[in-house]
Amino acid sequence: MVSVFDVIAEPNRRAILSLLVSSEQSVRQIERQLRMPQPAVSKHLRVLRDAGFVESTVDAQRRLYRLKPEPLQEIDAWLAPFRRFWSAHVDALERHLDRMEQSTATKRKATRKRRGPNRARHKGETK
Amino acid sequence: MVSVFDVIAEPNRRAILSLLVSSEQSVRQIERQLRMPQPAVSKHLRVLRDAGFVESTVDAQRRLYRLKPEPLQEIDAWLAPFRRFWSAHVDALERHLDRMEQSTATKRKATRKRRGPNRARHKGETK
DNA sequence: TGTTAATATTCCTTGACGCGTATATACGCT
DNA sequence: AGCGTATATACGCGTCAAGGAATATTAACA
Repeated sequence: MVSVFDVIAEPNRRAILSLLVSSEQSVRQIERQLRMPQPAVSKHLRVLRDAGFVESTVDAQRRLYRLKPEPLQEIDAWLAPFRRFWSAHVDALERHLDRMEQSTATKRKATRKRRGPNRARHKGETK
Repeated sequence: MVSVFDVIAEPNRRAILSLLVSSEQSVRQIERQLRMPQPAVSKHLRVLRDAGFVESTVDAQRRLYRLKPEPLQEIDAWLAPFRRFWSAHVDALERHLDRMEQSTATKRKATRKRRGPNRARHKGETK
């Protein structure tokens, strides 16, 4: 398992993380809430712990697992540039929609071709 | 390919997305900047488009690919509860660190056991 | 029309990962 | 000591996706 993104690609692991966001849980508790075989839970927790998403505390025979923020923050950080991108494009989208509702005659998506905005500044553009 | 998380699990796809955040790009441009064989680029773009991460515009023989915000926003939305979690724990961490620097004698992490906070309210805790 | 450039698609192989089953380890309790 | 419970690990299997190489498609242009 190489990156934090691989770790959260697995649906069951995301489910486990979502469970832990409320409070720490034992393996058994996770097992029951997610209706998942115990070895599966343990294995996913192993992956999560190796990647730093969770840490465990020994409580008798139980292990209590709790969230650690760092890897999720890493993902959050990766998203940052894109967040800037889409907030910068909300108004552009609005302008686009404005233009659309006055030229509704064009078929667009049907033929999946030529879709106007912000292309005019390119160099060649043959044809 | 099932979820947006699977899509961004692939490093090359993340690289492509990061490229597109600045401006739209042709396949060739992506191919050169990422030093990646052309079929690979096309295949990853196919996955990205099917998942709604990008859309393409035909420009002569070229196809210009650009970002679409929705899937990334979906990921951002999934992160929201965790963001609340870790911001709620920043101050708890600070208190924790305060406690640490006045009891630096204990070895803690070395034996990977019994690690204090918010456990006192549990029932058994035998030993 | 033939050629070249840009992009997409297909086929094959390989490796990784998740799952299920079985087993191991550790602890508490009687 | 023996048993039950909680958790972890090992092993074999099936699947699926990424990579590489070859080929197909489309458009421009001479």
